[in-house]
Amino acid sequence: MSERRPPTIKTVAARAGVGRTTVSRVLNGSELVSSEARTRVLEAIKELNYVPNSVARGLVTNRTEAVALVIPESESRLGSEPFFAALIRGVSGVLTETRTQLQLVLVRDESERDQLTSSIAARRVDGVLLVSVRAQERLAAMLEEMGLPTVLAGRRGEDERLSYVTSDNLGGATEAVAHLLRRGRGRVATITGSLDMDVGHTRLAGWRRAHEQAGLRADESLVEAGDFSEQGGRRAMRSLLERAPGLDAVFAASDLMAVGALAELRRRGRRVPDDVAVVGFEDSVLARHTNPPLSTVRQPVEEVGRTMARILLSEIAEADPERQQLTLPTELVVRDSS
Amino acid sequence: MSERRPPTIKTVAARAGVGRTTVSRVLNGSELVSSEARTRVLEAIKELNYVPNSVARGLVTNRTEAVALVIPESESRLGSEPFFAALIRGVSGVLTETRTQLQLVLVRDESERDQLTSSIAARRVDGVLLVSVRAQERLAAMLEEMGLPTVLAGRRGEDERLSYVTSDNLGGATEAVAHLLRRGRGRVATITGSLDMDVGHTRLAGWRRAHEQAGLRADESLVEAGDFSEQGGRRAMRSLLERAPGLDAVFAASDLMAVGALAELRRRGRRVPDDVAVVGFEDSVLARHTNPPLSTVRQPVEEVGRTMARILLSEIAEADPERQQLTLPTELVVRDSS
DNA sequence: CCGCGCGTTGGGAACGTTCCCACCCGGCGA
DNA sequence: TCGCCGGGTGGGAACGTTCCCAACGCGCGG
Repeated sequence: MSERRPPTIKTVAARAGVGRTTVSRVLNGSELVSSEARTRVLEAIKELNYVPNSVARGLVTNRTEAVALVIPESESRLGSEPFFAALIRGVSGVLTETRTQLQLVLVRDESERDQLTSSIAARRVDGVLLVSVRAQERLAAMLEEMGLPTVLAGRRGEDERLSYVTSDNLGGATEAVAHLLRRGRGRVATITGSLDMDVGHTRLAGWRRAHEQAGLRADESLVEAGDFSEQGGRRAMRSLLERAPGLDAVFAASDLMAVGALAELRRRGRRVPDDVAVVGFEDSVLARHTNPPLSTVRQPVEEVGRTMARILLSEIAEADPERQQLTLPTELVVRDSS
Repeated sequence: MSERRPPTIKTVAARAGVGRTTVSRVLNGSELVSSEARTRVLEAIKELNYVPNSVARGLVTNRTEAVALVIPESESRLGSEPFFAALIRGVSGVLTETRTQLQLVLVRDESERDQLTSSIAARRVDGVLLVSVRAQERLAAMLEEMGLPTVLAGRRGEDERLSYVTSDNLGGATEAVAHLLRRGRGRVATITGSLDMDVGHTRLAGWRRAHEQAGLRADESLVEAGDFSEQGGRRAMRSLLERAPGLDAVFAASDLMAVGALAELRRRGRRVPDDVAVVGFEDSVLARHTNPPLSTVRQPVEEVGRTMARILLSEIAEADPERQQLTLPTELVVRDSS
């Protein structure tokens, strides 16, 4: 049994007694082929177990039928994995419907980012999904310049020009803080995310806006910068407690930071929610399993992924697509920590 | 500014005043080119910002420089996401070193599996990584038959013929149960994983072996089948408590099931670890955040991913590779639940 | 009865690369 | 001086597909 080469379109054509072109037409669903020829071709395809070589096809169509999902690994390492898992699930679901491949790219550092650049230039993908971009993301700028279809999860800033999908960070944060204020908490602190990311910024803006809407003056000394990590949450909680021992609630811009905050509060003997109420953001699996279970803002992560994929596909399909920028609603989930 | 086509090897050749072949030789690091020609070519490449079209290259080399990582979504939905995240991280790390692309494939059901089949037949990838295979996994059988390089995470059974990497499920489970027995627990129950998967089977075997090694007879009525899910763990715990109210320890074949078991124990007013000790398997993020923190068996998941990738790459590179089957060591992590 | 048009068909060229092979040229040994 | 050898080079073919265009046959109207 020697190494058999897989059948090509020529083999099929010969078998069906037609020309290459006719087979190609059948494959691509053209109308211009007699039903007789069509059935003969389909038979031959089945008999030979023929599958068109997508690489060869890609060469002439200049399409790869693949998109890249780029995730900075620094983020995924921070343990917000459930976020990425849900996002991937959403993206993947939509892509498989259209038989588009998903190329997953974890970038660890600058050198890998450059490599990605050349991989994109090598026409390996038809479009790019970019996650958790910082304000000055070189890659996004480059994609924009190249004119390669691109959709961001989140935006670089308020004046974003690329297409993006984000959850309602402003609304969600506002609701969370308003909820704390409504429950009679008078000194609501906040632990922010990285402030060089729009999410970080916007959730902080929500904290401010909730105060404003309640007719209160937000006390800026109750703001402590975090970095979305558990460790960062713990550290931030510590300095908040030192600086403002009288605080009676904390809004953390991520569940993970809330977990860190909970740990620190417990260490200091503050009871949650009796002494200090805590609300997170994301509704990751973690939130259900903390002690006490964490109140948090649920993001429609999977839906964000689905939407991103749909937008990207349409940008790839259309000649001159217009940018789409969507904000999906969040939902406050009240558990026992507030 | 009209739509500019990217430069091809011909453009570069013309610019450098050499033939296509010489450029190709420089690109592929051939020795047979004068240093003078080489520098001229490299200059031209830089000036034109040329990147070889990988699709065209793939057509003639019959290589795509990409591998697929196939994950059954039913599993990932079960919340063992951290597992997949770590695995992906490991795989990705090794792949980027060799500039190999990672194609992520989430299969939800049989139809998507068939689609995957044809995508593989369409020569889109050079090899496949397959995660959490059931005993009779059609896909694995198909890959084996096609002769496409394949590496499994875990094995289908003890007589696996494909290459695989797995963590030491037998050793880890044995150690966990031995630890419980050593602490004087006399009636150690176990909640198994899905028994149509080798992991499920083998961890149960570890439970038996620990008893054996301690010179005890394992009481088979203390075995309850689970399915790796939290819900399954809860249900299993319930029937165990009804059937054997005197049990004083539980070894769950996954952290998630352990979490379910903890919830059920709490509901019934059993104290952990005072009344009943609990040990899980996996050391996911969850384990650190349960109440009380969960003792568990740590798997070197990221290392499993790295190893899988390395084996796959070598199988792709070599003409007639021999199968590699590796078992990586686990480690018992004792926290407060035991 | 001829020509036109339309539905159908298939061959040639092109996509951008690699590989095979033939060629060129200079040096060196006979 | 001639032939041979070997390093360096480049053109042609091939990879498997799609698209363009020419051609075919048939029916129908003039």
